[in-house]
Amino acid sequence: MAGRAAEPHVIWARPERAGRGPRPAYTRDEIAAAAVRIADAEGLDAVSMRHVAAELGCGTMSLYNYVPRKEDLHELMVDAVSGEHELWEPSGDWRADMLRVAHQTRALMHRHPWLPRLMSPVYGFSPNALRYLEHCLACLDPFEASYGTKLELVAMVNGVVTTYVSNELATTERTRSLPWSQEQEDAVRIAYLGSRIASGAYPRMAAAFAEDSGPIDLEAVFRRALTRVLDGFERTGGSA
Amino acid sequence: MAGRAAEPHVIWARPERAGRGPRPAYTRDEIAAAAVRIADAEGLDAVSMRHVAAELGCGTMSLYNYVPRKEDLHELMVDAVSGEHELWEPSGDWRADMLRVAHQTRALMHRHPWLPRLMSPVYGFSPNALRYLEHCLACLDPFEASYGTKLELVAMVNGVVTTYVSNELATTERTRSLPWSQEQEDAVRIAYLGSRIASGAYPRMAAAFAEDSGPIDLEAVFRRALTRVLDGFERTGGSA
DNA sequence: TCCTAGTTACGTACGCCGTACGTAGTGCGC
DNA sequence: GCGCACTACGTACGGCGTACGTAACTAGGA
Repeated sequence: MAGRAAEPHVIWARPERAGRGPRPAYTRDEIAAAAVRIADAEGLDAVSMRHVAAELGCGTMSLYNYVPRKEDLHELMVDAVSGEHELWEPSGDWRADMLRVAHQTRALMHRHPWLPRLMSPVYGFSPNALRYLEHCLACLDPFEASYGTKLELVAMVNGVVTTYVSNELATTERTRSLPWSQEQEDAVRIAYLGSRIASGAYPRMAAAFAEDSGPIDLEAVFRRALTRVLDGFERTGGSA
Repeated sequence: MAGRAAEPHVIWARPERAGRGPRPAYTRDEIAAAAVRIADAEGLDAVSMRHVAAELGCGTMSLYNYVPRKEDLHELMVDAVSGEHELWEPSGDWRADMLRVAHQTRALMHRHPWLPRLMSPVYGFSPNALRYLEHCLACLDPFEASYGTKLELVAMVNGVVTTYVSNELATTERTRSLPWSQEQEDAVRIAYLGSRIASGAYPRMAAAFAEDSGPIDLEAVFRRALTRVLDGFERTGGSA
């Protein structure tokens, strides 16, 4: 029996091929791709060991030869889609590069709506995450600051992207596990909110809703948030 | 059978007492408190319908008279701890007030480490969330900007707090579901990271780790992040 | 005042889940 | 060519959310 579990491990430190027995039928990439396919199509909750095994065409328990725990499967998934990041030659304008990074990550998360839920610093050192991080640091070469500050900047940008995309996707993704439609859900919640606001107990909320500047442009909100964050770093500059 | 499920609803729009039958044995507050107690002590994953019912001292299915779906239980939990926010008379200095709000929320999340995982804009309109939001807007009265911008500011501050506390708690909370200790987990991951960096493939990461400015002060990192975000808003000011 | 309809309480059961364990077959390193 | 570490995978256990059915109860309308 291999490192079936029960003792600490990182999936990346496990060799894919163990030399001794019959050659494994699947690669880690194939397994990750199968899981990603399911998550994209049916949501993260549909990614069960049984389901992924079926997608691969093998018995459920065979999966455990490749992935000691379900969490490791999640780690494979995050790394797999992290590989979709396009890395370019830094332009010399770190602000522009960081904006480009952020927009790319946002697009990635829209392509894989389950990704925000799996975002964790714990997964931040997978192979593709390291490539991505190194690329961000390269983009920040022109930014005069310590590496500590640069890492804080990268963390902040990633955090803002994750937060905003989570919010953008919240109702849609939530509806997946509900027996009614998103429109119904939204309608009910907005009706309740309206009734609370009409109670007069929240005058500023009422004023905010009275402003009513038409439909919200989520991408514009996102862009403004990013701009402000980068402004905050530019002001502090290399200090701290 | 009551609105047992199957059609859209908001838990807050359901009357607690339905007039007709025997008087309910528990209040919503009692149920939320029981769930919160379990989550605090054993983690969010331990909050199952069976477990909460047992904590209350009733049969599992009786819970469904109060809470049509498990998700509604989560909503009750978030609202319950949101009630722990201390609201004060705005000081007139919106930056100071927002910092205070942020530090208080951070403390709240440290007290209830499962909270970041349940943070969702969908839950943002529960009774206590509305009180909190109204208070934030009151603190922002001296901030010259549209309510749209103010709401963006509140969202940003909340987002940053959630992100940073999530990161602070990540390894600790993760260990809860693992059969080994956090120290072992950390050691294994750091060893792997070290080996990757030693490979020379990530020169800037290597340089970043070489800086090694001693143990990280998480609270200081948090404070810096907040300061930068507020700076970003102060610069833009009322524009946009 | 009594009837009844809608409520509460809750046991049982179904179909999922992660995964421990045991067994059989396979092919590399010695 | 032998043995052993590996792969493959069926079975089974304990837990989950929750649909459904039944019995007890009580407030409203007659």
